[in-house]
Amino acid sequence: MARLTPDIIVSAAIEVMGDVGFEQFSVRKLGDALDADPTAIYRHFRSKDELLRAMGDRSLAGVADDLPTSSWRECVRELCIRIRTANLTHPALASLVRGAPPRHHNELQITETILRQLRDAGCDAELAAHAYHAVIELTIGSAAIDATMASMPPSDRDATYCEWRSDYANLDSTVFPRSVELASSLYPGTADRRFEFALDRLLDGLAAALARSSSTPGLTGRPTGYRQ
Amino acid sequence: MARLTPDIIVSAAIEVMGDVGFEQFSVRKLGDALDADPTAIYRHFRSKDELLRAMGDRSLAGVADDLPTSSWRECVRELCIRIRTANLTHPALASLVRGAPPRHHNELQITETILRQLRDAGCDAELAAHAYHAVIELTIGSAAIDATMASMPPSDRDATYCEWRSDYANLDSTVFPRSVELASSLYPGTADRRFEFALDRLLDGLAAALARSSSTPGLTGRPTGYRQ
DNA sequence: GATATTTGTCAACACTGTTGACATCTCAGT
DNA sequence: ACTGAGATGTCAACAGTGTTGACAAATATC
Repeated sequence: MARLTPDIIVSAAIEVMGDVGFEQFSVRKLGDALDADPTAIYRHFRSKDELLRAMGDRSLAGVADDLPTSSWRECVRELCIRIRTANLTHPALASLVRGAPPRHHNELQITETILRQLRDAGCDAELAAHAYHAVIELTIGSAAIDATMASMPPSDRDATYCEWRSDYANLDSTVFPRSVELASSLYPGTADRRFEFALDRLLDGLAAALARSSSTPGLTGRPTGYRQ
Repeated sequence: MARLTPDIIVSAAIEVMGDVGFEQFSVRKLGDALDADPTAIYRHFRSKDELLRAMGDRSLAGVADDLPTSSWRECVRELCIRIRTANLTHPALASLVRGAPPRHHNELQITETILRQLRDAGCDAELAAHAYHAVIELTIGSAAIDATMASMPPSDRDATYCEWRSDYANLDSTVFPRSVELASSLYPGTADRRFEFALDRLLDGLAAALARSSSTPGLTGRPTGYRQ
């Protein structure tokens, strides 16, 4: 009779998920890995979904530690990149792309960090909330999209990208001229770099909005004096 | 013996999916709706995955028609909003958030449209490709995140948002001061508006990058002369 | 040490996607 | 119009899934 705890289960679950992949991950396989009856897991988690959420939060451990303090941009940027990395190393989190808000500790820590940075930078409540949602949606969404690719070995991945490019190149160039023309430029660099580009442009836009709102309060948002 | 075609199957599948939701959608239920044996579907689609992709593409029909011609920004913006709407009305597409590139007709049309707009606006190949990936990742990702919420009736949805806000408000304010402070501002307006804000800020950033690259070619990207 | 609660085990239910064998239908070639 | 061939619908079955309820063993509480 093996003694189980949520922590032990989550650790084993993450390992199993790493071995067999998200699609093949099942409660029964987890039971085997734990040398316990699969249904014992239901004494610690109400459902597989709840377990997945816990796995997701676990993989975010430490993601908000020791962030750069130079500027809100650098801090938020680094945090988003770390969230993405965590998501991609542990594809469990891909399943976190289900409309639920952060409830677990690490998730809450992320929210708190971003909101604090934005507020301290001078965002009013409305802009801070909007900006928070914006960076999170891009980060989580991008990670979800890239998760399947990230879970394959680098060689396969490059081969797949290559294949996709040649698919585009072989399209009918009278119907899809730009796609054909730009085929070799698509899926440029690594997925990480593409994400960083998108994130940087979004942060550019947010910084501009912040600058606008603090110079002409009331136009883009409410005044920045926010002492309560 | 009912006569099936891919079109008929996809139509019925979208209806069934609308009724029972993504999670509960199954080949057997689709068979019932078609008054045919469930396995007959496998004569027209290699797998359930392939069917889901086809459903996704179907729901994107017409999404690239009659777009505004005033500017590349307006065009791309409107297109992204339509993609999102299509995604949310037919949550089938939420499943499209699997690392595969566009292959179906409507998907290709979207890629072509965005690339054309960016190229015509003066983006070089590299910037166009990056910008394309950026807006698509935000759009698809955001839709995937909001899909579950969008699939519930508006009253439930508002109730859920309200509940989330009060969850934040009830956090320990010594540990999560900003989250508590901003609780009432979180999940502001509709999810659509939040997306539009994020998209607009990203487009701001992309427009700035484009302006930079055309004034000082070679810094952000290659020169803009791209006749072949 | 007896009692109550938690936790692991087992069998089972109601599903799922998918396959192979068989039957039936549609249609081209004569 | 007949025939053979290929496409398509049907059926039974496989291997797997998440989850539940009844029972037993372990642990904690008094």
